[in-house]
Amino acid sequence: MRKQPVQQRSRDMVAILMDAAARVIVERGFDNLTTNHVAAAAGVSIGSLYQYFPDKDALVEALLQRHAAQLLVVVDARLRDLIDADARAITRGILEAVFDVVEGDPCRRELMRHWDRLRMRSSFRALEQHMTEACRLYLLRHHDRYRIDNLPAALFVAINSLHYTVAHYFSLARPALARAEVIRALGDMLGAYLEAGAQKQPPKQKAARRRPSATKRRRV
Amino acid sequence: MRKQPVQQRSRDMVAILMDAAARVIVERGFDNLTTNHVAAAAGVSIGSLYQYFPDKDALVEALLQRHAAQLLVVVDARLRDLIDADARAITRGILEAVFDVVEGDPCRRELMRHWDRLRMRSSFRALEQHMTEACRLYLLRHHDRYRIDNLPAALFVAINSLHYTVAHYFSLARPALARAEVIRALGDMLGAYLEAGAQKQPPKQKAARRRPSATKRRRV
DNA sequence: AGCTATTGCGAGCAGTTACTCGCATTCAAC
DNA sequence: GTTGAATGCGAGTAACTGCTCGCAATAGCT
Repeated sequence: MRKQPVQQRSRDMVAILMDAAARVIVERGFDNLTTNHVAAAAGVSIGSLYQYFPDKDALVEALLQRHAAQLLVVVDARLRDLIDADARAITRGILEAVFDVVEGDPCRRELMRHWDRLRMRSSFRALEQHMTEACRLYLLRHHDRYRIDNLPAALFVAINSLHYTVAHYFSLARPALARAEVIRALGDMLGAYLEAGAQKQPPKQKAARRRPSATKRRRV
Repeated sequence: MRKQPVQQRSRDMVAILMDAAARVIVERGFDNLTTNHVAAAAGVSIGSLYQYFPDKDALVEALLQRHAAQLLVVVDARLRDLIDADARAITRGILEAVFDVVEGDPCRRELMRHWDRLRMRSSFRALEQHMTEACRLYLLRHHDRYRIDNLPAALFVAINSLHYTVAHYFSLARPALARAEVIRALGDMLGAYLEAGAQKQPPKQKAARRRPSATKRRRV
């Protein structure tokens, strides 16, 4: 923010500009987001835009921060509810929440499509870091259930698989799969992966033979 | 190709231009690949470039096609060798091959980093389609070993998880993980996922009770 | 009303981009 | 050697980009 808005009209201006930016992203795509377009969409001069945002990046960052914050709140709430559920259930629960939030706003949808280009922005980095940390805490909390031999690698693979598969799903104009199918498959995959780690190294019990995970599944 | 090269020097020109394009991609990054840079790097006029490539996209497409073809050959060979291995082994084998090919050429590495932007190009679409099809055939061939209830969803999740996790790994300047760790984790994840499908529904045994949906699962 | 800081304006700049077109050079066939 | 086609050239164009700066309008205060 280049200048602190002190009067009401300038505070309105900031809101108008950010809303216009969101509209431009929806209508013309993130690739065609230009400051001139934003100013025009806002019915405002280009000079006014630069009065409150030092450059284009700052505008994008402000938008991102807003959306990341909303996503974080929802994901965190779901995470608390499901902190003791099994991996399959918690994955599904969080994905449901993410899909709800992202599908609720076409701008978020478009931003999600460009996850790879935005992930290095500070607000998205924070979001991703937060999610990775949450995932790590979940696994450590249930270290008796899931024995991961290489936690960093498992986290890397799991988080990236989730993020990008979902991001790519949103980028599809006419997806061949229903949202529920993707969520179910991702939940199954992560569940199987983490539980398999548990199988390979059962905690001090008699060695499980073929299907020990069935008895352990606790469903919320 | 705007004009068919009939003389030797024009055939050389095409090769020089493509090599120069690869060099520009390596030195300045895919984002800064411009036709002017390519012509300059080739020590050739910009007009000559447009004599053989109708536009910038055609040049990029030509490069992509070359690299995709090389990748395809290697992956296919590895696939044939491992067609009867288990999911974990075949995943690892193919990933090893992909890493070898991509790491062998910095240009391929840079292209891989921008997988998301290139995936919609025809040559990469063909590559991805081919891999998906290979994966489908593998699962159908071993349908007695792996019972996947929703094959399209499983393929979508598996392929995207692989592609993007690997692509993202390549985009890291200083990866915190060794290549072998990522390959191992991805192999474990896919192996566990596919084998879990088999476990949940052992062929012609007494039906499992939990999860009534198990009876509905069909779909090869 | 008068005054000052805040806010708003938009033509235009400097830089980049993909791409063109008229002309010069080279090749190959005769 | 002449000729016509193939090849090569690069200054230049048009469109777009992010962004500036001098000036006008307005708000809030006395």
